Amino acid sequence: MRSYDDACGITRALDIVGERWALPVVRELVFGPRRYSDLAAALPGVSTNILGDRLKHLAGAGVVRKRRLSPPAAATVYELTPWGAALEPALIALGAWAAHTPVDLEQQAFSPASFALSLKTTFDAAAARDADLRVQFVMGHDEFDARIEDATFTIGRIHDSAGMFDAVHEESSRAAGAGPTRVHADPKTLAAVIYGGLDPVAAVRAESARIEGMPSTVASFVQCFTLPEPPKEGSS
Amino acid sequence: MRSYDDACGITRALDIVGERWALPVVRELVFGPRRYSDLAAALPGVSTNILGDRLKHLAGAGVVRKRRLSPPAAATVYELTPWGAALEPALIALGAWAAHTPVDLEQQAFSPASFALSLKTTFDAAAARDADLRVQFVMGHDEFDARIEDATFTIGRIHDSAGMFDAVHEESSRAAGAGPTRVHADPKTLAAVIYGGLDPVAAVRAESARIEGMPSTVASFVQCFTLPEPPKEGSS
DNA sequence: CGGCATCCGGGAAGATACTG
DNA sequence: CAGTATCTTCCCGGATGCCG
Repeated sequence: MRSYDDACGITRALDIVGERWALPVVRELVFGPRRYSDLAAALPGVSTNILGDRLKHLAGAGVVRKRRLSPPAAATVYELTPWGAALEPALIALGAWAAHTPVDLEQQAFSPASFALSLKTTFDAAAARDADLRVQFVMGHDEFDARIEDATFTIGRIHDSAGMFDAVHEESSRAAGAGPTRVHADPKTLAAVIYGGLDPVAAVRAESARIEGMPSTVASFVQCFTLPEPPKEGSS
Repeated sequence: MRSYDDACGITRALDIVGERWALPVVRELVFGPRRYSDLAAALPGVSTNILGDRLKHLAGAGVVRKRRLSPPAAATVYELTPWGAALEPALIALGAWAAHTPVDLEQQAFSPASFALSLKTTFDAAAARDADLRVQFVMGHDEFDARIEDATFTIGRIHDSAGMFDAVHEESSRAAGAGPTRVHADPKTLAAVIYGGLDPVAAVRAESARIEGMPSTVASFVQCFTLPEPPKEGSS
């Protein structure tokens, strides 16, 4: 294993998570355990051997942990250890730094976890000062619950294993007008709505999104996220 | 140039600074411009072609800028652009994350910039609540000025080009008892003092350090920096 | 089908030597 | 001092195959 052999904290961090695909894998695990095939699907560029290598190395370093779920759902999942989860501020900082670099949503990948993390990096507490909102995002099989409250933002994955009861429960709640507003769309469409100024109602008309609940809630939600200013090229 | 082809901010950041040695180079530039040979000396593990490649790529990406100094000091230096300087929070976050990983000061490199950055990541505002201190660190030709004031910490490189006047000025000030306390030692010794509990006075006796000014100031300074707790291996 | 291990080509990283 | 050129090594990436 190649090391920087440097006592600096940054290089020691890079010795562990500096290999190619290591941090993208961590990104996919930030919101909870994922199966091998989930990771492969969310990271279409990584080949299977590299994914296996990274998971093995990260597990050996104590960043990631492999866990076998109990019998009913006999799957093996990977999850962050507490120390691995502590990488989130570094991920946020890196994401915020690159916020203004060019994006090609047509050709590039964009996973649900990437979208959820991007909300964390672009949340504008000032713009959300008086907001009290709850929106759920449904991206294929990935569901996230986002809340804006007291000028703070939280988002988490909705646990869908054995979720039949929940689904029925939520469905009936919404029918009664009590459930959260839910937006069904793929991550790229959601990014276009939040960051590209795409009108959510227009996205619904184009059938690239579906909204259960109040579109006005979605519109208010969008206002709470702003991309940072690109740096002007003055002197250092 | 190899890309993750992912619209996520993290992967876009890694497309730019994810290559090997890119972030260590940025680390060395955080406190101001450095010459090619300065970088090579501070990063003993990097070979000259890689260093050249990285500087070229980082310059092309707008992270780093190459500048030729005016005639008297006819040197070419590399410096961070404003956008490159904005990487500092990410560096701090990474360094903080790796703070508890094992270190071998005997065999590993440790540059003056690494030491200065480590102070930024381990500053304990609570411990420094009532402190008002100024200490200068002299590590070979690298000099840093550190201040603790109003529970905030600042550190910067002391510009030594054409610094003869300053040197004389500061020397006479200290003779009058007005100059800041200065600690002469190499970065590893300073790390042992700050993080390893090495008594500064003992270091002076062992002739691995020299203190101009008040040793008690150094002792107070040390108290303002603490390593974070290692994470306990509980559940995620 | 999920979870890898294996094989191999291309390309980045590393060491060294050399030049303006 | 500030790099470039060359060569070697090893990691990455893609395809394929194995195995529960």
